[in-house]
Amino acid sequence: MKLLTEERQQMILNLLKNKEIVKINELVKITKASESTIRRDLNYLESINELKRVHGGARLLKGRFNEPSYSEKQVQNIKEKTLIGKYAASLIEEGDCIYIDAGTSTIQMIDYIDKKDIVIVTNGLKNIDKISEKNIEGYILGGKVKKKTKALVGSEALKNLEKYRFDKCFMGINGIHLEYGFTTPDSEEAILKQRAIELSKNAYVLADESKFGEITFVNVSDIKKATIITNSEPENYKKYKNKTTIKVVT
Amino acid sequence: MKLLTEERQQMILNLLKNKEIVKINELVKITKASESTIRRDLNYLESINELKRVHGGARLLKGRFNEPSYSEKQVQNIKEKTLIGKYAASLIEEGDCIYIDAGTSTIQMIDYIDKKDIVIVTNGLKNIDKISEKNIEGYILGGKVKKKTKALVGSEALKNLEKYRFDKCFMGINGIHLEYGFTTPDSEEAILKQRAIELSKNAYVLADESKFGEITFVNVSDIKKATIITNSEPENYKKYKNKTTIKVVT
DNA sequence: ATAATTAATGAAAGAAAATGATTGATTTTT
DNA sequence: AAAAATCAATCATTTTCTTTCATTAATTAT
Repeated sequence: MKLLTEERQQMILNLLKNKEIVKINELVKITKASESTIRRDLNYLESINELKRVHGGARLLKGRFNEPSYSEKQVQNIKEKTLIGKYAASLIEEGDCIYIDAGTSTIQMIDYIDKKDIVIVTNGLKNIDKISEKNIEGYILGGKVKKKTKALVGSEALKNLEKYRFDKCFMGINGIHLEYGFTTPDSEEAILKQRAIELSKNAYVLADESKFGEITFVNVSDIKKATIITNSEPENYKKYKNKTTIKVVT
Repeated sequence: MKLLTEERQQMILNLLKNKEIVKINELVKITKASESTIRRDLNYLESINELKRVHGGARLLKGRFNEPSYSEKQVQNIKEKTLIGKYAASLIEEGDCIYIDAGTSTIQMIDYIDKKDIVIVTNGLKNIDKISEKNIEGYILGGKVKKKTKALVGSEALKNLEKYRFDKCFMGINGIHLEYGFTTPDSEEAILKQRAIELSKNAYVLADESKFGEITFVNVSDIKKATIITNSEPENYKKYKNKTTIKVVT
């Protein structure tokens, strides 16, 4: 499908709104237009005061309402989560089929996804908003909606999950423990997480440092089943390293 | 079936309302008119300020590069929609299992639901927010998320829908016509609407007066399959009354 | 009803716009 | 200073646009 000029420019602006700054290369990949065309678009959009041209790409105009939304602001450890999210997003490759778990850690990564030809499945209603804003093909599991977290849980969602197979999944978790593995407080969520990990070729758990050593109610899986992405070396780093793959981003 | 000039132009506008931007090629395919004719239509529609011509197609007027957000769109005909929504909500009885279609008409009714012991299934992501805010047990269909309307469409959603049976369903619609029945511009949405109506003991279509006499792209069902709830007597009121149940709330 | 008139349509040709590739200049990084 | 990346400018190609004209459909007058 070929995009209309206007569509492409709209897309660039949407992307910019999410990312603050975009590189020309990214835009070329995402829009599948040539470099020349993207340059022309950026120059035009700058001329009508919709963005600021910078070497290698473009930036959002300052003073535009680009403050993070309420819900994002309320997230704790936002810096760490952003860092983790950026790295997680970089793991995604063109053509991938991805599962992104509901949660405050995982939602951060969506902003930093720069691939276009991917499919994302999620159980988080909050996630799907961001996903579709980015013009990525998004699927949501069906079933009962858990009021507090705006996530899908339970058998209905589980059944829906079964239809998919993933290249990668990115999970949030409440506790990580050498012996007790990944744990979460809600058993209905736990089953879903467990199954998503099983259905993925590669599983990643996004967890800031505060999650290490914690044990919550229900076991999701052993820590060796997923790569842990975190922001600083936890206590017993070496022991974790022996048992599983753990990536520290700084 | 050959279309009248005016019908074709109305169709273009309806399509545009849902898609934000349309390509000439698409319009040629859909309307089966020639490129020349479509061009003429677009030029005319632009001249009467109904759309903005862009290279390769046309775009909704609205703010140039500021997307009309969902909440803004919601404001159209709000008084009528509120009135209709209030009445629709009053039809719900304790213990009911309800389907509420995605859309700006149907979402209004959620505010006015005063029963608690009910279950609501919907394909609208926006709907589910309101539903869970009200502490009502909410289910959402799974599947592909349509970017523009934040609604679930397609075969996946259809399969999910099949699991349920409803006491009542409340549907939005784009066109109501004595002969062409209920119509909507998106064929993937149409199938879903169609099936939801079939799965319900009682079906209601929520439509303000502007929908009468309109024909959009895809047929959903005959008008006798659902009770129409509207805010004022349409032209040919008696003819409608002969063919179906129609409730006018004032 | 039939003929004359007007409006709507589709096809085609040349003009205009958008695009992608290339080249050499400029900027940034090493 | 050299290498790499980004840039503006240019040109050939593709796509879309405007204009024109012949044909068909609808309307009006006879």
